[in-house]
Amino acid sequence: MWRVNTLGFAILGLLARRPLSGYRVAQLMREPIGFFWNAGHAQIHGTLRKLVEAGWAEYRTEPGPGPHDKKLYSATAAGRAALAEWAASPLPTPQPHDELLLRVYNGWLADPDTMRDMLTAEIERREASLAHYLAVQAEFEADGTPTDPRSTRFVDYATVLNGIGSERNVLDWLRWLVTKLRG
Amino acid sequence: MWRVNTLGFAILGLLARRPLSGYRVAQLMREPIGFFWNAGHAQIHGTLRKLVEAGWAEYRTEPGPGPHDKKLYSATAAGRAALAEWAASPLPTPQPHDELLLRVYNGWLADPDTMRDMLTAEIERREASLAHYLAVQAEFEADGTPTDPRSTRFVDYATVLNGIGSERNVLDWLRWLVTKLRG
DNA sequence: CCCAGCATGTAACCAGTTACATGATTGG
DNA sequence: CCAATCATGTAACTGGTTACATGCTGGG
Repeated sequence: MWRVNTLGFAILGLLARRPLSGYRVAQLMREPIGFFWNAGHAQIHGTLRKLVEAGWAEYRTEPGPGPHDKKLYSATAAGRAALAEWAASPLPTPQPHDELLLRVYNGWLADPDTMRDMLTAEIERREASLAHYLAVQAEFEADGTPTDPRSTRFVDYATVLNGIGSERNVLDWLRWLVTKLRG
Repeated sequence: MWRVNTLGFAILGLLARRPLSGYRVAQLMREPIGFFWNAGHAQIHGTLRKLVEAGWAEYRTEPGPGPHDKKLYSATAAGRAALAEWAASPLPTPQPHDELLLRVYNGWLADPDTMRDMLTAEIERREASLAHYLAVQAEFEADGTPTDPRSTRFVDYATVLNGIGSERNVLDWLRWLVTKLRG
């Protein structure tokens, strides 16, 4: 039988909240959880099929639109139990792939002006992303700061706070770097 | 001809500093640059072969030990030029894969005590990593804080500062999360 | 004598990306 | 009428991991 991988759990985590079509899963993989996990629709459809085979998800068919039937997936009780266990199990040692740091590591060879332009563009990208997270945080807090760690509201809020912290942190570092590049 | 991928540039970045065997490249992919890029030896040997085919690296053969000759790789002038250009070129939008955040996102389903244990273990791992970065930083600053952005010392120092900042940032967040889980 | 470190390579597999293929509905 | 959105799927490929395979040297 198939060994469920991290993407399987990422998808199952969405299905555990509400039933979704594969198309909607792909959308959510861009917008809310895409900030920390990410996949294309081709990979998602295959993984959904495997989740059903494993008995962790099920679907009911609805007609159209288009040449294929729409499939509304949801997590089974077994799927939820497996997800709950996985969420709290020990983390494997991460295998980082940070292209920004790799660029900086090799930046001693590059033209400082071009390098500074690249970093400035990155600062702008991340400022926009920070502004977005701050808006989401404000929305949460307007409805009362979440406190119950067993609610989806709380974990959503926690991931937003993480985003705010890490964007602020890289922004500080990038701004420091840019000043060093200006001689 | 082969389109050089990010791993190719990661390896080339090591070869641009000093000639290395494939084995040594694999070692460095664990210890210093493994903190932001990472690959196994099987992938490295194949990529080295492709870099040579592309004219961006070359090697001279030295005997043994073992059944194969040792190959000492170094970056060619063309390789260095390509690397310098790549380092300052615009970054593609990153596709994050952060398993810690995925665990937290699904943590509302899990037992808070088990969840807290997992996060505590993560705090310990990252405290050790932070202590290591701080020791490296102290060593750098003992020899005089690097300032020239066109030196390898400066870029090495910059990546260490990034490590310190991001570890401190997640540690703050993890400690906040753990207190919320203690209700 | 055994183990750790040095050293390179292949094969099979799993994960992820890109391109191709199809087609209804809704709003401008 | 056209474009965007909803909707699912396959095929070919590239990237990355795990397991297998070999064998020397030096230290305990």
